[in-house]
Amino acid sequence: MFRGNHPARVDEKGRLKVPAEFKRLIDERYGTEFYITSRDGKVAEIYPVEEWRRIEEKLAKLSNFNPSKKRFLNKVNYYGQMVEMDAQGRVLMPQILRESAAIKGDVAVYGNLTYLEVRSMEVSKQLAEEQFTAEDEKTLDELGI
Amino acid sequence: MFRGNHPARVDEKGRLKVPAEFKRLIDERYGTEFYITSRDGKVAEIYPVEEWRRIEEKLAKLSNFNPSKKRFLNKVNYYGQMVEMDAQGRVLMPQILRESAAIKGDVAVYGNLTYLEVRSMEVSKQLAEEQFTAEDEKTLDELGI
DNA sequence: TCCACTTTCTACCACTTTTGACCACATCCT
DNA sequence: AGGATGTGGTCAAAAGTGGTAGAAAGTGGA
Repeated sequence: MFRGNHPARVDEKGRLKVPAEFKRLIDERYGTEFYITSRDGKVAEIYPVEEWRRIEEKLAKLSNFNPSKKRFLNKVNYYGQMVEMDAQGRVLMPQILRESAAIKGDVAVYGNLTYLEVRSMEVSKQLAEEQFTAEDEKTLDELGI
Repeated sequence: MFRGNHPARVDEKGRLKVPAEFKRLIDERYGTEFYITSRDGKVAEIYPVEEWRRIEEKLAKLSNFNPSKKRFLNKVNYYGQMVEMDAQGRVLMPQILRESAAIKGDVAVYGNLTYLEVRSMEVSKQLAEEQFTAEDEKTLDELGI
């Protein structure tokens, strides 16, 4: 399971070095193929193909006429691309995502259990600074967290 | 169960020596892997992975679109990092937390039953000086504490 | 339609920097 | 005095970076 936040850099060529902490798990559990996409254009998501397939299987349960499925695919296919990780542990971030999510230079790579997220430093910090509402505290309290 | 408050030091390299009192329990009950994070950026929390997983399981009950869950994960993932304890009982505190929670030099390590907390001396003192509210007294009273 | 040329990609090599595992010593406490 | 605890420092291995050469893709002209 991927956890936590590790800094990384995207070089001139748009290659993201996957932090060693995450690379270790990838080497032992997954291959070198990834599907990189986004559901909002602000944050890039990197899925080991195996994990993305699970999502596809769930989607397959919905009709092709289902408007929610259509809209989801419209977004995800817009940003999405298959990529190969090289021997040094780098993946080429899709051009379109580098622009829309401002993925360049220093970035934060988040472990979201089954997949990775890439956020620009600004977005990362900004989202972390949002304060909990009374509602949030109630919800989390009820769960016993 | 971890209890009480033991002083410790964080060295130049950012390594925290886990007080022997807590180390003993860790050796007999847990492994060497920890998830270090924070829910407010002011106080570091050190969870044996096993304990952190319990929290993840509770969170799994909420939808991924739940705003409270999102805010919680944005914070917790922002500060979080997996770490290994070395043979001398030291863990490397995540850079981002050392800065935001002023974790360096002398610190206080609190045992919070299932996990440890690390506070700068100032924060430690400050939080202990806060007065109980009427609301607090009511809650505790109802529990019979 | 096919070939020649140009441009872009990508796989991989070689080097630099950082990390963390481990050794050895210092200090405390009984 | 001797075990347990805490501290500092080292150095080899791991992580990270930049660059290049050969392959593939793209382009245009005959």
